[in-house]
Amino acid sequence: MTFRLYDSATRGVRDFAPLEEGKAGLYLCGLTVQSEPHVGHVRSGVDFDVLQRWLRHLGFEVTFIRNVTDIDDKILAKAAEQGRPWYNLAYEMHRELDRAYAALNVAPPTYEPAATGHVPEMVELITELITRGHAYPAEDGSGDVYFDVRSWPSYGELTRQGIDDMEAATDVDPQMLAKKRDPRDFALWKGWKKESEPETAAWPSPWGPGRPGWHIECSAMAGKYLGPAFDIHGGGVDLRFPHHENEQAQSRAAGRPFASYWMHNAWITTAGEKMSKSLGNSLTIPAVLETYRGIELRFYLLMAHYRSHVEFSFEALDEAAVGLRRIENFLDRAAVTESGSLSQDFVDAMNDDLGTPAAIAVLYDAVREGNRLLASGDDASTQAGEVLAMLDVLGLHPHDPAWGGRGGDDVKLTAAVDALVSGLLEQRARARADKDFARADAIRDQIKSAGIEIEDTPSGARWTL
RNA sequence: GGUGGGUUGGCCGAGAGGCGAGGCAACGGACUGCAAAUCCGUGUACACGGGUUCAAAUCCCGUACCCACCUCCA
Repeated sequence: MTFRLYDSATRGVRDFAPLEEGKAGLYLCGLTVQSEPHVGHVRSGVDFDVLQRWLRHLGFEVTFIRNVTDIDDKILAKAAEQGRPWYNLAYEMHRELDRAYAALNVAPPTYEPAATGHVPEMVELITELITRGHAYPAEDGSGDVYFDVRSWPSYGELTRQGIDDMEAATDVDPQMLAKKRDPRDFALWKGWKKESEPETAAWPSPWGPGRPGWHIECSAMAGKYLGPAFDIHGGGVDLRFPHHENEQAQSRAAGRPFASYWMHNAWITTAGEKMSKSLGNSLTIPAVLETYRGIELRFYLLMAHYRSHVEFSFEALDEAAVGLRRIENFLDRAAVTESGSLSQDFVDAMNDDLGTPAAIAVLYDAVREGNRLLASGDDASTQAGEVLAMLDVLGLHPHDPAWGGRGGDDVKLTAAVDALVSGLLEQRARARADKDFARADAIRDQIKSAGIEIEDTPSGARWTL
């Protein structure tokens, strides 16, 4: 079976056929760096990371571009609120996002372009659109440039919407409406508003100083780094319209074929609500990582298929953490560090539109089989190697340096604790040999009160945090 | 109004015409001095009402409820 991917443009699973044999070009709409990233924000990053890893595993040479939107209305508004320069806010939040991705073992993309660094490319694209008659500068001298939706007959093709079926744009600002030929026309370029916007947020252009509209950056950057046509474009479902629809319209109207496949991940909600609206801070990545390890959060996210809506709950995250621990325990006991090969079932699951839940089921099967062998004193290195290989593809390899030691533990600290605990374990072993179980249990309780679990195995006691 | 998605056992979560994904929890058993860990066993779940079929959680029709997008949103 070859790799099959659900394409939201055609609303069906299709065999992945790259434009160029052996190569895959990916573009993911990254975040607008305006606040600390929360669990929902990070899902597209994790899902695309898995996609990227899987394509590499399949032998593709992957070029993965994930942008950062570092200038927009919200950033400007928030920075003004906080009384600091917008670029300072954007840069700080960008670093915060980098930390979040790193904590979840989301590998850096091939390149992470920022909107502000690509104004010339956007100006070039807008100029091309004006030349072709698909865009026009507003006549009021504001310096705004709009995409002419009516001039592009296939506008709406990505989301299967007819222009006239769309709800009338609720642009409350009648001034804004007056500038547009059609209410659905969207801004490619926003003229600088001297009275309310800092000069630092304006770049020179043929239409006067201003800043880019939201959609144009992705078209410009995807074009620059992946070429006029590329393989997969992704983002959250909410981006399908208007963002992706507009990206596609403006790119195609400029003569660029654009993406072959559209991949959209579903939402993560809390209490049935979008995360942005509810509990803005408790689900922020730094906050979650105070209680959970990054590997646990990542595992939790991958237990659901990327196209399935997830109702976030700490109970479910706890369950995932417990399940993951079982896998890690097996690996510890099998004492194997070499990755083996992937089973066909796992490969099939991943090839079927990145079926991570099915893939994880295969993984658990291997763990159970391995444990069974271990229990009967047999060698389980084949299973352990298989498990490691599977975890590796999912970005969950426990020994990955990304987790900082063993899944987040500190190596030196582990050694120190080991030295202390093993002394106590010796005393306990002696007590047990003397059948002084009261004393043996007292030692165990003492160790346990420090948060360390003891388990007796045929080869002696071992401890885990 | 338009477009798309959803409703699966105590919980999480796959599947998408026949053979009970998987995980967590629970209960029983094995192992253990007792535990822990591990293994074995135990569940007749697919919103509701019709229909198609030898066979439907999966297809069709209808109903209910939920959600997303159409405005900044991962």
